[in-house]
Amino acid sequence: MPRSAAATPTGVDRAPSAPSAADSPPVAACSASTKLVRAVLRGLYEGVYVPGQRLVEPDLMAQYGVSRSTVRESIKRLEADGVVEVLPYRGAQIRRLSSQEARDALAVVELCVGLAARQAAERIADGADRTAFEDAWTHLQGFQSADESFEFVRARNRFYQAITRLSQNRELMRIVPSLQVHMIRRSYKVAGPARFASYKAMTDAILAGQPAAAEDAARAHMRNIAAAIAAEDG
Amino acid sequence: MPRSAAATPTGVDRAPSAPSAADSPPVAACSASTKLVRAVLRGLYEGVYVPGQRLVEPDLMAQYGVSRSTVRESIKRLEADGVVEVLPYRGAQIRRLSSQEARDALAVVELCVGLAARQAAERIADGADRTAFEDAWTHLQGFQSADESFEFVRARNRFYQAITRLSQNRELMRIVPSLQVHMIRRSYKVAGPARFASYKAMTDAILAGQPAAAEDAARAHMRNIAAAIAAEDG
DNA sequence: GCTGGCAATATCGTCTGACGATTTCGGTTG
DNA sequence: CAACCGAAATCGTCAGACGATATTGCCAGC
Repeated sequence: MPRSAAATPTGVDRAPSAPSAADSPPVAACSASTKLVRAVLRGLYEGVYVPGQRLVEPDLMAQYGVSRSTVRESIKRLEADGVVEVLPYRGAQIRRLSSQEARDALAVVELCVGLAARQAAERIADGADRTAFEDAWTHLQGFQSADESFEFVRARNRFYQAITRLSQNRELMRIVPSLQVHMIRRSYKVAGPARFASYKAMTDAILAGQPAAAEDAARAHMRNIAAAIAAEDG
Repeated sequence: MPRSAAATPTGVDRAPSAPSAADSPPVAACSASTKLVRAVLRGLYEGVYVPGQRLVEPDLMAQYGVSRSTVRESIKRLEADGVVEVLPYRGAQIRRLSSQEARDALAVVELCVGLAARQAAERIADGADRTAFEDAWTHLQGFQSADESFEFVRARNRFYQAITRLSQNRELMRIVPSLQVHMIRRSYKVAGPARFASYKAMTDAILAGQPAAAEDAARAHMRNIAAAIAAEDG
């Protein structure tokens, strides 16, 4: 038995198989390494990859039918986004977040999303185009009653991305995506209706062009999530 | 004339030669791609690479004597740190920051360093080991009268890194280095003595274990830098 | 003379195969 | 049973190759 079995405290190791190696419609028309990154991310959402699991280059080559160059490039990107951590000569593994690390990450997210919401509201007040953000919000609302799913998480990411874009702060555009990753497998248990009230308060303040209210709403939302995590397994 | 001459608005293109391809004493004992990343960073400090300049893979291979795998891996890391931006089929170039982008970046840095300073002060109050941070501060003070140099910038980075480590917030440890990069070629003109007073206020508050004061001092410092940049070329 | 199209070139994205370095695992020995 | 040692697994890097894409320079036509 090669590189398997209980390499980690939780006994997590390789996945039995790849999750949808060939993605269906919307995930085409981009480079192979990008597709691999998205496939791994999707696998994360779907539970095929769990924290602590190792990503072994030969396995990924076989599962996704790409060369080692592509695999290594994808792993580098996943590392940059904080999805995996790479140890020299020991490969990559899905990053494991302790509840303390999750709270730390949320503290940073709170600041960054708060800033994004504030600046987005400022741009709205300046007369910036609001349609993209409104679309993202409408789309997110479609999942109000649905289960936590890959599609919901994507809608949520797009919602935050729309806020960040609206803020026109390129540094936030660079950083926020790497922060969202931590919210994939956390905050499952946050009450659905209450959460959407939170989103709505944020959205209303931004669209009303009220920077202070938007920042407050965004930060309150993140604090709620942090509190939920702390209550769940802190 | 291949890929040269005025590929960018400022007419910036390839460098004539590499800056110290073989680094002297302290920068050894690590992977080739890490060395290349540091070499490029050093070149940035030294002005060998300037914003907008293209990083062409064959050139880097020749200048640093490494293979394309290593070059590409290094470029990916530089991209993740926001040092270069990569366009599909058009290679990487040193990121060019408009004064607006610099202000945006500083706004994010202000929040993150503020959080780091606050949490660092909390850890000090909890009795955490302060020697590493004190060492970094002592080392930074050695450059109080010196010119802005590569060594000073390194000392400053270590100072911020020490604060971040002290905060024990792993998300900040991950993000702050990628934010520091933007401060390489900015804020040259910030008055030396005033700047050190700023550093001292931050340090004193952290070592005194006063979270609120530490955060305020850190954020005030960053706002001063942002104001200096705005005055310089805003 | 200038503009549009086309071929040549430069560069990138990816693939294949290889070798040494380092870690990890399993069996042997005292 | 612990320490040691060799084999396997895996990673870091190198070399060379091919098609894909962007850029450039040239030529024809207006």
